[in-house]
Amino acid sequence: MSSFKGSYHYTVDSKGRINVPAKMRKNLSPEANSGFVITRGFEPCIFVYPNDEWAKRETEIGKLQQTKPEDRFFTRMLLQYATDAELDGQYRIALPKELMQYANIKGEVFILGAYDRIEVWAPEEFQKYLDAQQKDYLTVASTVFDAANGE
Amino acid sequence: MSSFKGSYHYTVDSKGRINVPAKMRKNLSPEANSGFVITRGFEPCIFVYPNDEWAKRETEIGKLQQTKPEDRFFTRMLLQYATDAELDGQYRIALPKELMQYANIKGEVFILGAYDRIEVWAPEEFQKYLDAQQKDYLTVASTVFDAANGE
DNA sequence: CGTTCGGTGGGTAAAAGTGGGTAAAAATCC
DNA sequence: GGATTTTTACCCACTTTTACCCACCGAACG
Repeated sequence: MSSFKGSYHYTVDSKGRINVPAKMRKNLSPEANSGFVITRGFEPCIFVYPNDEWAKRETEIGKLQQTKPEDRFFTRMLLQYATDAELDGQYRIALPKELMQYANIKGEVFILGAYDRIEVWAPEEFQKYLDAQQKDYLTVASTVFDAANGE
Repeated sequence: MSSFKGSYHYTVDSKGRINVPAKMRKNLSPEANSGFVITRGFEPCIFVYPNDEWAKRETEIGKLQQTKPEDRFFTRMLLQYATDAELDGQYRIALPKELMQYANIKGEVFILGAYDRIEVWAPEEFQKYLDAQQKDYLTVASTVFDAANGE
């Protein structure tokens, strides 16, 4: 099971490629087999799922009730923009142009490990996202860490 | 289960490495396997969790529902600053540059055993922290010990 | 008084991140 | 359908960072 963590400031080259951080590569399950599914994030960012994690998302989608409007919306958001991608010889993946546009990504990216997926943000967009939040690191961390100690 | 205690005044070398105190190494669980997760502290300091302790936090993160905006925010906050680290042949770990900056660590560190984690402070920052506390040690201690005695 | 252990320093080979040329493949256009 | 352009994939090259190794010194210990 992959569990991605950490954040990195990397560059996007002229061909729209980004390096997958070495530490994240080490967390890939062997069954993911260096294959990914890239799709649109819920926020203005790009989600990158290794194949094995994506398989779980598809299972979840299968359980949704397609008669419900919100379930149909969720399904479309995830599937409409989904594309397969593979690492090249230098451990990079190419980001689809439409998604780069959607996420407002130009020359630099903020790569974020988010448990079951890797997120790719334009640095400014991530900052905007943070600014829009009411809670800060201390609040969030306290809640979850207390739970880890059985409280 | 690891239980770290004690405090040490050590140096950070030019490559950003610190020695993990020998007494703390002896307290490591075998299942931690000399692996750590380094992350941001609540105060301006660095938290170092052995793998087995970090796993508890990660279990809590796994319970979050990634379809909920707030849970996604929690996930991002908690994982953004976390990175894996391993002891080198001399029982040292490398501190990430960003966290050193956050904790204001230059050439020397104050290493503190804090039960389930190891804390790394800039000596001046720890002093500042102490000075800023309204309650003195005796007040805190009596509160905690009284609670432990069920009063 | 030699030997081990714990802390510190640093050289060097390997890995990681970045850039770009070129040929195959795909899409587009007479 | 065939030619042209665009896109994609694969390869090679360079620079920086990291990891691994060896080495030193002082303190503790037998």
